Amino acid sequence: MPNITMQMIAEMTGVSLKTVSRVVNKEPGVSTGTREKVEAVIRQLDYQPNPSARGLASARSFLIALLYDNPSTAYIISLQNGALAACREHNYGLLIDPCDHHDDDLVSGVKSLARRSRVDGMLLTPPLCDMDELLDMLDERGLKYVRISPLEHNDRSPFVFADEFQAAYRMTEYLISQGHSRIGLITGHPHRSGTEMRLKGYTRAIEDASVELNPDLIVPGDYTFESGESGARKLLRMPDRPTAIFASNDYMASGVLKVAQQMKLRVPYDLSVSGYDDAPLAGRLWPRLTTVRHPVEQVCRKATELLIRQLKGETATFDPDVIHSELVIRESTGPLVD
Amino acid sequence: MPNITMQMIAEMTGVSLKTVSRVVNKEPGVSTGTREKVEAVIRQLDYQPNPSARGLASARSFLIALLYDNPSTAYIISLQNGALAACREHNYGLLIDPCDHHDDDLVSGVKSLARRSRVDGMLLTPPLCDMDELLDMLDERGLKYVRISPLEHNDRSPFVFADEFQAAYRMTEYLISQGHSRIGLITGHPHRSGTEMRLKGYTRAIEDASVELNPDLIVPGDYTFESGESGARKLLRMPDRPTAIFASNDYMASGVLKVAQQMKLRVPYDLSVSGYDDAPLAGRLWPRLTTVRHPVEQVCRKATELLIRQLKGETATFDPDVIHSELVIRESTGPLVD
DNA sequence: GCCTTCATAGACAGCGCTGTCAATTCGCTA
DNA sequence: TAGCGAATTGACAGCGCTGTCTATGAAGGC
Repeated sequence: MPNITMQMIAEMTGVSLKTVSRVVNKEPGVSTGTREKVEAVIRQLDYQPNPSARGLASARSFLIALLYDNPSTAYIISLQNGALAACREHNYGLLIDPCDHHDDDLVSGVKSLARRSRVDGMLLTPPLCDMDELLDMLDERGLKYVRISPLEHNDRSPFVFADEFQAAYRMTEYLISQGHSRIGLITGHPHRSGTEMRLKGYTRAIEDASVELNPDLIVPGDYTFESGESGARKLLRMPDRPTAIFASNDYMASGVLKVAQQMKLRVPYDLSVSGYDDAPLAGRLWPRLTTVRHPVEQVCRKATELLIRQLKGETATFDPDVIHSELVIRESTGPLVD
Repeated sequence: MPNITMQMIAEMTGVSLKTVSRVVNKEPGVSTGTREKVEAVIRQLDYQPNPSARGLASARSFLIALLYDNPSTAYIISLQNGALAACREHNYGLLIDPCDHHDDDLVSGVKSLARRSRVDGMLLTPPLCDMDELLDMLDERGLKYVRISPLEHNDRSPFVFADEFQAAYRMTEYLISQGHSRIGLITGHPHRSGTEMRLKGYTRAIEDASVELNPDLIVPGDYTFESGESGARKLLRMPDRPTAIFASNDYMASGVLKVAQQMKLRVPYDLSVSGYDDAPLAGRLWPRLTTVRHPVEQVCRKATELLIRQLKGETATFDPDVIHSELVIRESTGPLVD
């Protein structure tokens, strides 16, 4: 069984090769009658165009690359699923590429990937999306890319992000509504996107509620379990210890839970704990974590759609889509009891 | 800056296009002198062959697909990393494809993926690697594939797996060496590979140690956190409860930990708990889990290498590589205390 | 010294599609 | 009814590479 080619479709339909090509690519300039006739034969034979031939003739690969450098497997999988959903819809292939942003050869490595695989565009995730040298190289090579949750929301190139400020604001607001006024915050890694927005959401909510903003209640973390532990120790050893701790991600929150357990504090009676991200872990801990569902998948999907739209030459709507997050209230938080 | 082509290399070197092609593809029949001359120019210009043109001319895509259907993100990432390592080395591209093995259209979905993307081969992971209809379709289409940890170690097609029997045997042996004789086992999902090997490793170790094999101590699980919980409850409510529980994976083990905590059992003093897989979670729980480091990444890497070797027409060594696992002893297990 | 043999190199014809541009047809208008 | 622009359609030349087959030259046998 030889593979089906456009030529075969053309012969069967009685039109030219080029017309079939037009139908397949949904190009304008084909009459409705012809289009339907061709489409019928295509469906009947289940014809699929040959990507190599398409790529060779059109100097495109219909491939995009997803670059990431992140220790969280759940985060990566969410990214991938979002990108894949968009790719499938638009018939693009997705190449994944784990990087190491500490690697001195990162830029040349990505460059070589681009040259080897001939991808049409790239999706850059944190922290790669904030590396200027990398962006410079891509610009220079004329490679299209979309940044996901970059630190700087500048207009150097399109990007997509989630409303982490608002989400952190609402989480803090919720804790306040539960009667808490001494709310500790363990911040995220200083150079990661999100960290600042989450911090700002917290401080703004505190201020808006006219609760006293005590800087001692804000302790630094770096998104690791261990930093959650040490942050919790610092906070819980304070003479006037907080009654709630908002950790900037779920790993740190689970570190808080561990320390609380060791200190015989009952969660949520003695201490409310909330996280951020809604990592799979969050629902498996005991008690289950109150957290923010970070819509990573949707963000990446939007980003991919934006990239593909650009590749197709459609006017890039330079309106950075903001994706909304959702509070997930579980058993690790509760009302203040005296 | 136009792209560099073989033609350009040929002109610069003063040889024919075909000779450059031979050098690039490491084909024989080129004298050392010519080869070096061509290679020098290739390096100098940093020439990269055009995959589309290669693919079109040779009717290959140099792409392989990794199919998976598994809820564990850490597992998937390990698979991907293993496959990527091998792909990078051999200059293949990797397309990932999450599937749903409950989907009635799975086979046609994969078929359509194969036709659309023109991948040269596929990597099948559990449980997809055990779906006969899927294998039938691939055989029919002449698509090469390698199975990863299949249930049946038959010779229908190449496969790679880890020595889970031996690993479970050694874990059980270790628990016995710590003085435990009433060792509960929570088994894995009945239709998953590994489950049976882990069970057999346990029973054989018990028998070999001349400990009485009590069938009541073997309770069914399905690799979920919840099944770990219910399994633990069943075991720990027995009048003569086990002093150690070996859960067939880390999620279930963490369920056991939760129940132990709720029942005020101190781990490992009152109860030793061990898991399997060495999932990231295992090192983050408290106490940290004793477990088996399941070499998923190496297994997938081997599988990918095997697949690529087949695609290159090298005689497929039909020697299913067995990858060895390692015990990771942490704080969740300890000697029996009276 | 002539012919065979092998190792090396090149010529050439596509692979299946798209971009360009020319040809044809159609629907109207005057 | 001829004439004109717009809408359709098709012819053709590659895209950059590989497979096949042929040409060349050197080495070796008689």
